[in-house]
Amino acid sequence: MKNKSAVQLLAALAQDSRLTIFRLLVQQGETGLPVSKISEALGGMAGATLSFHLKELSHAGLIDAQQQGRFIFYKANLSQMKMLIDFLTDNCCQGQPCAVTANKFCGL
Amino acid sequence: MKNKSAVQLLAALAQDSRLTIFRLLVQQGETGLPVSKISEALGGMAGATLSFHLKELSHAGLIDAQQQGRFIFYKANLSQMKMLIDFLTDNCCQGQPCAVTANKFCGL
DNA sequence: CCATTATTTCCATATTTCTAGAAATATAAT
DNA sequence: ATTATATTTCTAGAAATATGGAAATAATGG
Repeated sequence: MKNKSAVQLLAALAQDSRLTIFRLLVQQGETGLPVSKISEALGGMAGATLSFHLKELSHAGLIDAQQQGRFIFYKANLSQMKMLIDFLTDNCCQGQPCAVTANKFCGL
Repeated sequence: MKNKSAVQLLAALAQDSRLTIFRLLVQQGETGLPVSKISEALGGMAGATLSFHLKELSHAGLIDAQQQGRFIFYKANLSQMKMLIDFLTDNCCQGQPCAVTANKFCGL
């Protein structure tokens, strides 16, 4: 992953509503949720605003859309998230075990 | 970790120079680097700009400063990064193993 | 104390992002 | 076909962020 791509992913997540949406979908698993359900979970924000945020997430590749009847289901793209995490923790502490996180952290 | 805090961390990282700085420091380990060295690594950006970005990262708690003689050393705060990652992957796929990432991903 | 080096704050400008109303598009039900 | 539901695009104003020059602050050495 390149720095520029990672910035795009981070920017997509660095907004209150979008982060909430993304985590909701991460927890939701493969099926995902239709826009209307996401809207509910977000306290009924204006449709235009929600659509804008979904587009941002989707354009960054963090979520995927799938038409299903009259609804569009969105689900999290976990491999993108994994790539981002790997990028952030890449060669952490030059590979030495980190003081802070013992075994779990380095070499995620 | 709360949504708002996570957004602050993500926003701090969602910028080209800052992401580069942070990853540099993650790789650098406990000692960290003085501003002058970071400046070099960033291709000699304007001091004011670098200082601005360091302040953003530092204010978000992603890096820590320590005076050392005439220099100020900055180092990455790994526990903050870990909390962010945990927050993102929290209850991923309702705890079921993810199709995409086999064993490594869920329950980081 | 004065000069030098290291880093930050102040400021103005340029750019990007967020929000939601109104209109447009797509799918399905009758 | 017509109507209702679901979602997106267009638009523009308000708010937040990025950049760098110039001046200010902090620490050290002579």
